[in-house]
Amino acid sequence: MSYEDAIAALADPTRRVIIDRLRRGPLPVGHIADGMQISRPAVSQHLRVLSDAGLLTVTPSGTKRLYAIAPDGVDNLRRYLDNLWDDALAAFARAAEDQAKGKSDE
Amino acid sequence: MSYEDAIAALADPTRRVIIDRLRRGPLPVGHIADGMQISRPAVSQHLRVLSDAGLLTVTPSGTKRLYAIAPDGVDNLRRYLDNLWDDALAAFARAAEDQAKGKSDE
DNA sequence: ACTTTCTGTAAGCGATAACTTACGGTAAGT
DNA sequence: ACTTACCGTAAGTTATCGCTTACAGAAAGT
Repeated sequence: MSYEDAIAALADPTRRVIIDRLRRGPLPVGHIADGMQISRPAVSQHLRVLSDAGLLTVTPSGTKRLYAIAPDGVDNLRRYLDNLWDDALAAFARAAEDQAKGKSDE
Repeated sequence: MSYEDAIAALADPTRRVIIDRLRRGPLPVGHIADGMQISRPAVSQHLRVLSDAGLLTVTPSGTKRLYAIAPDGVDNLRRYLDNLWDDALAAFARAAEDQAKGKSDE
C-alpha cells in the first residue's frame, strides 16, 4: 500500500519484466510466465509481492486469475519522487547560490 | 546511471533516510551519520551505492566530502514512473471498456 | 464423479546484501 | 614532522531474498 513497499517491489528486475508484460492490459498467471526463464510458482510469488505492494489488482475469472497494474499504486511512488525532485532542485539552486557567495558548507 | 540502479538504491530504507537528510542541501559524511543507528563506514557504503546509481554527487572540500542529491538521477527514475503511469492508465481504461462490452480476457 | 486446467503455498537451498570491526590514506592544524 | 580530523576500503558474519520441486485446492469440462 505504501510507497516504501512499492519501490522495494519494483527494485527487482524480474518483477519489472512482469510489470512490463502487464502494460498493455490484464493477463492470467500462465500467460505472464510463458517465455520467462523462471518457473511459474516463482512468477506467482512475484505477483504476490507486487500485489501486496499495491501495484497490482487481481480479478478471478473462472479458474484463471487476471492480474492488472493498479494505477493508484504507481501514483504513490510517483508522488514520492516528484516531491524528492522538487527538494533536490531547490537544494541544488541554493547550493549554487551559496557557492557564489563563498560559503562552502554548513 | 540507469534508472534500474536508482530504484535498487532507493529500495533500501536506510538509504532513503540518507536521501532525506540531504533534501535541504549538501552534507559531509560525518554529519550524515550523526544520530543514525548504524556505523559511519556503513553510511559510507550506502553513499557509494547512491553515488554509483547517479543519485548523489560528491565534492571534496578540505578533508571533508560533501554529498548532494543529483537532480538528474532522480529525474531518470521519475520519467520511468511517469511512463508506467501513462501505460497503466491507458490499460485501465481499455480494460474497463472491454468489460463493458463483455470481453473478459485475451 | 472424474479429469483437466489453472493457480497458490510450503519447505529447502544458494546467493546476495547490509552490517560490524579493523585498517589505511589524505588534508589541515600546531 | 607530528598529530588530529575525516573518510574510504577490506574481511568476515548474519539475515534476507529469489529460486526450485512438491503438494494442495478450486473451477470448468466430459
